[in-house]
Amino acid sequence: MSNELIHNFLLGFIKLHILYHAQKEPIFGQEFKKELKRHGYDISFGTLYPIFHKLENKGYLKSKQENVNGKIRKYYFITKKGERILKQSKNKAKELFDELFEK
Amino acid sequence: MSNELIHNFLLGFIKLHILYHAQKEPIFGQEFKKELKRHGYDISFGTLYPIFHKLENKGYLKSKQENVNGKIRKYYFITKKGERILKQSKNKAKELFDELFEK
DNA sequence: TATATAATAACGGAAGTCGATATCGAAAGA
DNA sequence: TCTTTCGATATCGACTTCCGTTATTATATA
Repeated sequence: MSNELIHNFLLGFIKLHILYHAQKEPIFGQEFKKELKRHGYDISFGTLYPIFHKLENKGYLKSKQENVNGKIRKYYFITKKGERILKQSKNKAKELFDELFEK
Repeated sequence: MSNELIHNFLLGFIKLHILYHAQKEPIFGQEFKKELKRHGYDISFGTLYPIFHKLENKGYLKSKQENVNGKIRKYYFITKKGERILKQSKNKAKELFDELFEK
């Protein structure tokens, strides 16, 4: 669906996107993947889960298992450290990105 | 210098960034790398040159060798096809990106 | 206990990344 | 005209990332 440049962009951008969503509300794999797909972006579980794990290892996310309708879900929440790095990264990324639109 | 999230972002973003600059004026490897570094972003030649080649193979860039002060430089120019993909990609990327700032 | 389901986790080949090194082509000097 | 130098591009091997696919886990229901 998307072109290769956009897919590349998404892959680099995905960690910020995940932290952003985890800041708004707890997220979990299946739903997050679906949400991306609704917007036309497809990313595999083989890519997505290792990214969750890495963000958790770095201390940017924290997870909590929950039983939802008899199914186990692993919800991810953002941490204070995650909020800091997100804020800092957003601004740096914005500098680069805005150049494209010559703001 | 930059954190890992930003470096990831840059790697996904770099192709758009290259096309954007090549649209404004001809670019070449050494100078482009230096320009990034001035802004605090570091990327190796082993990454950069293959990206130029790939963008040229796809027909988004065209190159022309020039002798500048007795040294050979390979200048890259954007093509019509490159302009099209850049325009299209910019807008898609903007959708994703703006969400971070809730515009 | 068997089956279905929704979710996470792991595997392995392909592609990307990087630091380091090699190569290239023109000019300058002997 | 050989060789050195310099700015630049190209390539290499080790490592890491990406992703389609398959495996695993846990629970509900029959």
